[in-house]
Amino acid sequence: MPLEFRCDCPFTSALDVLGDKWMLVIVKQMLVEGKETFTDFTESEEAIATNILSTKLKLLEEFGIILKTKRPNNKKTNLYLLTEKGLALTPILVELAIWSDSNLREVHPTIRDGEQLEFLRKDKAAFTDVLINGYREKLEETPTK
Amino acid sequence: MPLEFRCDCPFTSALDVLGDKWMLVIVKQMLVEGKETFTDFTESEEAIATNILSTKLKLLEEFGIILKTKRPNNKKTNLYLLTEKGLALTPILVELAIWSDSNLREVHPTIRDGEQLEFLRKDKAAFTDVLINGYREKLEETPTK
DNA sequence: GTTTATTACTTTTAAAACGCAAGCAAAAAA
DNA sequence: TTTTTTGCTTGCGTTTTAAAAGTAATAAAC
Repeated sequence: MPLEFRCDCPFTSALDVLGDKWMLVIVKQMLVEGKETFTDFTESEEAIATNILSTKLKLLEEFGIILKTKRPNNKKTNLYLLTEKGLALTPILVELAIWSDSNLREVHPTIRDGEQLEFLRKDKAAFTDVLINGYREKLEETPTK
Repeated sequence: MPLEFRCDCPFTSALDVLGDKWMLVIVKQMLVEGKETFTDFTESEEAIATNILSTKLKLLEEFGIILKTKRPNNKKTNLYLLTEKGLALTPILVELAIWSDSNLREVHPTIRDGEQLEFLRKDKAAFTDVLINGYREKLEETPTK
């Protein structure tokens, strides 16, 4: 099913792809939490339903944001990995977290705080780099078929 | 209706509020296109339905992202204006546009290009500042009830 | 070979989005 | 002052999307 773009606006077009409850959450789980298999995702605290997970993984793959592969020694478990196009979403995720941190605590007091957030507040660019480079290293250490 | 947050993750919580087809599009229309009345929004190229617009404006107001007011001399037309919390969304919108610009053109060739995008590519921080300061000036020139 | 776990798809049910049109109050026009 | 237009808001029926649960396929373990 070919996605329909609402118009030619770059802002809106990004939201045509990413503007829903799950797409960026899945990317976050891969980038920040190191999730990479189907069950990894189903065990997340966000508790995504398996059918929706299936659909969204397919969509992400279609857009070239993730890549579906396997480990050389395991023919069963699929591996889902971020592509460069997916890694390029990091700044968006970072800005979302910053906005939450400073604007959502009054309506959501139990929102997480700690070392990571402190680092993010102190040096956004470094935080972004750590995420991206950390993931790139992981990719190099991951043999795929 | 009180919004349910899925969990305590700052990334996910931002998406609980903003992760849908419309919330950030409406903010963009205000920030980038200067829209401020109900009919302004309905006349947008994204063509939002009136009932959804009504719902989303109410939601945005509930979260303190926008503010609903009137001009002193007009009791009919509502004015919708971004608050500081809303203006703080600018970096997110900017990152979305950057990602579109460099990752969406292959699947969406007619995506807009031009002076604005060139400026954005050249100096992201300056682009962001222009948007925010431009909107702040407009606010000062706008007398409200 | 049989069992079990993992992954993915399908079906069913519920919620949200949408298009359309009616309703209402304020403002502008006649 | 009456009428018409403007600016929203609301309600209803349809379509789309999400959630829950159950089914199928595959491969690993026994």
